[in-house]
Formats: sequence, structure tokens, C-alpha cells
Amino acid sequence: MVRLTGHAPRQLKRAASRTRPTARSSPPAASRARRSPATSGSASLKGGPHVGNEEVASAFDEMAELLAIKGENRFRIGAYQRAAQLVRSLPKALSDFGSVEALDELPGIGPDLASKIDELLRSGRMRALNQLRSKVPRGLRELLRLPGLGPARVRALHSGLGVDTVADLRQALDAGRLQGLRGFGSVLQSGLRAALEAGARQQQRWLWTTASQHAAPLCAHLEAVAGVAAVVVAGSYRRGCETVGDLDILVTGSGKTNIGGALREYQGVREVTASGPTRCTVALRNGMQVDSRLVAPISAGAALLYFTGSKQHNLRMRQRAQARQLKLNEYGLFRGRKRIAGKTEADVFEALGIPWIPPELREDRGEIEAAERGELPELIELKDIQGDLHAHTDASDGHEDLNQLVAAARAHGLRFMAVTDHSRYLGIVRGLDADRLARQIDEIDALNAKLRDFVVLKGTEVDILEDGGLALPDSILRRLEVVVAAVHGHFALPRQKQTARILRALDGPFVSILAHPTGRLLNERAAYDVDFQKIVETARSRPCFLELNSQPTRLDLNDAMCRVAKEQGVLVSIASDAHSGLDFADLAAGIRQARRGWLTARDVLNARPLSEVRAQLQRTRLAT
DNA sequence: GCCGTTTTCGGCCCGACTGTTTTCAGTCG
Repeated sequence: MVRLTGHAPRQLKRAASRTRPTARSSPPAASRARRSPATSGSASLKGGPHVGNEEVASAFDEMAELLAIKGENRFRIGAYQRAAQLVRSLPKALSDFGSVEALDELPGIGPDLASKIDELLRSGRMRALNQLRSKVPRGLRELLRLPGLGPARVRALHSGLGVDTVADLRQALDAGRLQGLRGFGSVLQSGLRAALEAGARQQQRWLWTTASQHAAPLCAHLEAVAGVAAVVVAGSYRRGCETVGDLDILVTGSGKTNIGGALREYQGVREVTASGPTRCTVALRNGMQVDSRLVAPISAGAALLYFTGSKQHNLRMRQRAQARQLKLNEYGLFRGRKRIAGKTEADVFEALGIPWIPPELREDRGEIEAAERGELPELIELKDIQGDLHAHTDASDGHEDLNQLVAAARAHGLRFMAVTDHSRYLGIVRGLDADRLARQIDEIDALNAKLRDFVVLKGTEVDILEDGGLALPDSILRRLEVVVAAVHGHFALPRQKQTARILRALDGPFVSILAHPTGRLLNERAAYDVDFQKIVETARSRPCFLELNSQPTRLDLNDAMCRVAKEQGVLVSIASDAHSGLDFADLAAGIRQARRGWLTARDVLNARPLSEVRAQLQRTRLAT
């Protein structure tokens, strides 16, 4: 069973509540059971149709939006939104919680939401959601996506003009029917027209690396502005998220700094969508939104904290301040009107009684509680990486030969590297068969004899066939030191088959690492449907290792999965999957992801010295 | 809908900017 380290406080809170005398002093468990019949049972949550966490989260998101459109209590709406976010961040499947009571223990999940999750898991349906859907026209949710339209205005469109869809809105605008509708002035109307014309341009998230390419010159531009002391990219970018929705740029400087003017002049800016003395929002030519904020140096730390987020982390921090009769905002931490911290982030954390928390952890996944306990992980850094266990030469689909790749690896400070060219398989260019691999083994032996202070490990990235067999025979695999097994096709198998296929592959006696375990490509291809929990359990008991593939489009494992691997004691191999020497730079992306997954250097196979890595690899060999 | 040193009811983070208003609601982050 996975230990949810992130969610211990609820148990502490329960313990406290048990000691408190109440007018009707019945044991909490009993009183909770009375409040919701669903919590009285402890039957397994499994057995129904397979419903994943994302499906549950989406249902809660939809509940929140439909309730908002109906004009329901905003705190009730917020409860659904927080629940959706919590479910997305869970390191394990809801169906693995075992009982409704276990769900109820999660922070922000009470008896009602627990029973709704239970209902969805068991039946694949949520009655409350279906009822809401029947009351709120489907198209209204689409209207919420338009800039300037929130629940109140969508409701006004629906009740005032009978506008229920984007098409209705377009017609109403064309017919001038929005004139006179309270709250819909000419500016808003032209904004809506523009948004409808842009229509097809859907909101997108950008790869971190893409965002980085746009952030660097923009920051340089802002740094040169008179009065600017510092420029930092905050937001999800600073938290190292695999994709970012926009760039949040914090500018520290004097109050006279004209940040809006500076952005207007920037050649990459397409339009300015909002601009005030301390805040300015623009769209870059490629459509990327940039939110910038100007603060005085005395507030820089508090502003950086606020602007880095996540929203949920900020909420918790502000609540923490409130509980201490303090107020936290982007200008500082205040007792009454007196600012007691805010110049640096560390000041603010210290004043709130906890150590500084690395941005990658600020997702309200238990980091504040870990900080309270003094148990924040010492996150891995790029300099901890000793070698790379997944790289390709031009023998298969790489672009450089063995010598060039070794030179590049050394230039990146690595001390060892496994050459893991592809096996022969459908669609893989120039994959190696057993004979070519045998010749490469000889070539590597000869090279190692000449190398000093660097070792090339002999390996392969062997394909996992549709039935779970491997594309190379054991006779050649046994001569290798690193066998990276990978799925490169048949992505659409049903969950049970896909899982069985991968588990069978891991049964192979020489497999050391499962490459890019879920096969997802960011913004392109979803992860294949697989029971990740089973894969981790198999990796632990077998044993073998799981890869965190550092290619910016893969970043596979994701952050939550990294944490599951860590908690189950499965070492992670942070791999470049280099196809040229330049790709070793991608290891930095893997490190960001690993840090978001709470990994320390001890949790990472290739952060260990070669002798230890070899010993670990030896453990994975089930036959010799 | 959740939660509890605010405690079983009555709260629930905080501020900037915009547009449409004449003091503020709505939206956004």
C-alpha cells in the first residue's frame, strides 16, 4: 500500500478532534457514518468499470462549472475544484484506496465527495452530475472558455437572451442583441467577436523548453529597462512543470518603472491585453500569454512566492498566516499594518515557522506538512548525475558515431554512458539484430580498453513485442550490461492486455530498465492505458528499474509516478535517450521532473557511482 | 462541500484590472 505522505495532516486533525469534548460526544467514526450511509461500508472500490483518476477529476471540474453557471455557493464550487486538483495529484489510483473511508481521509474530500467518487468507480456514472447536465445546457460550458465570460455573464446570456451555445452568441452579436444587456458594453462585445474569430485557436500549453526559449530574450529585454533591479520567471515555469500555460514574469524595481511601455516595445509582442501601473498582460506573436508584475524590492520575496504558486500552495500559505493572526499577500507578511517579512522568500517561510520550500514541491501535495516535520527531501540536482543509461549512436537512429557520443557525454561531465541502440522492429530505422549487436559489443570493448576516466556500458533498447516477448534473444541479451526494454507500438491495447504485456517483458531474465514507461508524448499522444501500480510492484519485487525519460516531449515517468516509485523503493534511471551529443542537455529536464517527484540523489540509479550502478544492474539479472 | 486554537455552524485567501458604472461586480491569476 502506498503511503500518502502528503496527506498526513488530516489524520492529525482527526486525532485532535477526538480529544475535544463536544455536546454530542460520539466517536467521530460513528458520527461520520451516520452523516453518510456510503461511508459505513468498507467494501473494495474495485469491481466496476475501469475509471481512472483523470475521469473523476474531470467529473468534479464539470460539476464545479455547472454549479457556477447555476449561481451556486462559490465555496461549494471551490470544494469541487479543489477535489479535482487533489485527485489529479494523487500518486495512486483512487480504485486502489480500498474503501470509502480511506478516500474520506484525504484533505478536502468529505463524506459527500467520497461517496460520489465511490459511485463513479463502481458504476461509471455520477447521478448528481447527470442531473446537473440535464439542467444546464451543454454549450454554456463552452461559453465559459471565452475571455471576459465568467459564470455570471454566461448566466445573463442564457436567461436574458436565450444564448446557449457559441453559435447562439455569434448570432446574437451579429444581430446586435447584446446592446442593452447589463454588463455587456461595447469593449466586451468586440473582445468576444475577436475571440470568436480566433475561434479555432484553442488554449494550449507549451513545453517548458519552448517557454524557456521565449522567456530568455524577453527577460533580457526587461532587465535593460531603467529602474529594473531583477527579472524572474515565476509561475509553473519556476515550479518546473513539464508544460506551462503562460509566462509569469516578476520584475523588481522602482515604482516609476514603466513595465507596460517596455513590453509594448518588445518586438515579440503581438498585443497588450491589460496594462496598469504594476501589472501588464500581453500576448506574444506565437500566442503565448505573458503576465508581468512589478514590485518594490522590499516585497520581492513575497511577490515571488505569490507569483510562483501554485494557487493551492499559496492558499495554504495564506491560511497558515491567517491562523497566526498574520496576513500574507504579494507585498509581504503583515501583522496588522506592520510588514514583518517579504524581502526574500526565505524570510516569509521563516516567519511562518517553516523552512524554505523548493518551487518544484509547491503543489500542496504535502510539502508544507513535510516542512513542518523537518522532512523536506534534499532534491536531486543536475550535478548529482554520474552517467546516462540510455543513448543511441548512428548504428541505429542516432546521428553521431560512438566516439562522438562519448566525447559529448564527457563534455557534459558524465563518467559513464550506456549505448542502447534499438533492436530491429517495425518502424525503427536501422535497428540492430543479434549479429550487428555482437559486433557493437566488440567495438565497445575495444574503445573501453583505450578510454580513461570514462566507461561505455554495453546495452540495447530492446523492443517489447505485442505479446510481451522481446525482439532480441537471451543469447545476446546475456552479453549486455544494460537492457532497456521499451514499448514502441501497439499503444492501443486494452489496459489488461497492455499491463500483462509489459509485466511479461519484465519477466525476461536480463531486463534492467523499463524505458519511458507510459509512452506518452506531451501535446501529442496520451499515455497508453496501463496499470502503473502493478508495474511498480513488479519492478520492486523483480527487481528492475524505471526510466524517467528526459526528452522534453516525453518526461515519462511523470512527477506523481516518480513519487510512487520512490515510495515503493524502486530506483529511477534519469535518461537522456540521446540521439546526438546535444541531447545530453535534456538531462536538465529530467532533473526538473525528478525534483517535482520528490526524488533525491539516493532515489536515482545513475546518480550513483559506476561501481554501485554495476552492482545494482547485476541484481536485475535473473539468470546468468 | 469541507472543516475546526473560527469547532457541529458559520466561516471559507487576496489583490489588480476592466468595463460599466457613478461605487462596484465580474473576471482573472
